[in-house]
Amino acid sequence: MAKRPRTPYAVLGVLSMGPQSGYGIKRTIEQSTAHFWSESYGQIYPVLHQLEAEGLARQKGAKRGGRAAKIYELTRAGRDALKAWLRRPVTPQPPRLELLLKIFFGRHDPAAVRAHLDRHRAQQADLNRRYREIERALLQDHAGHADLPYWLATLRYGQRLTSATLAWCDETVRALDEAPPAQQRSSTKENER
Amino acid sequence: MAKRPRTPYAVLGVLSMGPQSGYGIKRTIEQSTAHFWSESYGQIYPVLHQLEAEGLARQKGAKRGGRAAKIYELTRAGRDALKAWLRRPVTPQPPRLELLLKIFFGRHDPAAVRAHLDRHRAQQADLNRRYREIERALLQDHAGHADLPYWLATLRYGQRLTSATLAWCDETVRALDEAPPAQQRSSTKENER
DNA sequence: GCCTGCATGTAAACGGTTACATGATTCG
DNA sequence: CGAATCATGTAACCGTTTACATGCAGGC
Repeated sequence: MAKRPRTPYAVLGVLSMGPQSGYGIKRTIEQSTAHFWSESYGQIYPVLHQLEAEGLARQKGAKRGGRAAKIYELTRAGRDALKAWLRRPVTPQPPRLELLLKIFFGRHDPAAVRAHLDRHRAQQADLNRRYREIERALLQDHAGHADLPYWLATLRYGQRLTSATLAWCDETVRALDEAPPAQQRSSTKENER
Repeated sequence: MAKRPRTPYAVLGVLSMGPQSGYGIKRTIEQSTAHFWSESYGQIYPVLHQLEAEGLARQKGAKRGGRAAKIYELTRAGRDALKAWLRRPVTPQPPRLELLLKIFFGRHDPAAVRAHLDRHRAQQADLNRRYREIERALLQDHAGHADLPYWLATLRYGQRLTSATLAWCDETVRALDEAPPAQQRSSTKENER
């Protein structure tokens, strides 16, 4: 069971918001879904050709302003493919969180753990602030937009997660401060050497 | 700037808990870090050879019971490499969350969004329950273990995150129920056709 | 005799990022 | 004229997963 690519659907999705060039698709993704989805040109351009070959998108003409841009739009089949994907259940992918891996083995260097926690807290606080700004901008510029409730939902996800992470950082710093710092005997088997 | 592999450090880390075979390393990872880190045999065995070639791990002998197992242990250099990695700051990798991508484009099928939310909620509730069990087992079997505070920290991370996700699911279901369901005019440019 | 668990390993495919090559237009 | 921006595209590389091949030992 091979993992199948989701990039085509991301592209289809952006195209469903209106005709776009490959370059524009990249820009749109960067400006809207960046905190939970990103794509590179190395993916977008080949996928665009592939989508065209499959009849899911077609070239609509070119636009000027800088180099000539190929503008793509969804076909009927493309819209159907997007909707079919939208209904398909998501298979959860176990993440790989290097931070947690370092903390898991953190007993070898408690000071390093503390540094990771501090850095992570700062990063997440930053992210949280950025989310708040995005929220303000979204509410202001797109009030009444039919997509807004869905866009807001993804934003709230980020907010909930960063807030929880902040609380976790604080809790963990506290817990590790209180925990007996020196070496203790293992209550299980003695594996250390 | 190429992304450098972290698998060697995961292996080094497991080895720091005691000598292991490749098979055992896989089992250990599955039983302890599975919810934030996983490895496949296709990674572990080559990495073990590579680690040996670099002098970071060495074969300690073989064990019987089924097929003969090659037991590896850390060298002094291996322990140093692990500690150096432990201190290195984590570069945050933007995740790819298919769920959020589907919700972002969810206006095309509000019912599908609701289904995703329900499924996700159930999965996260399940995970949360599993975490609680793990916590009980950890507290019981490893009380006083020097690694325990760090292991618990990674567990709390999972608990905080699933709890936040649960709250987000509920909030989002509510918000989308209340939001005007029918099509509305866009307050920005009219991109729909 | 067969299944299960323990165990090692490799080849191929795959998704994805990075780096590079190229080129047109507009503006200071 | 040069820089920035808009724009398309590809080749190489990389980490990772999946599938497959192989084989020993113990218990039913």
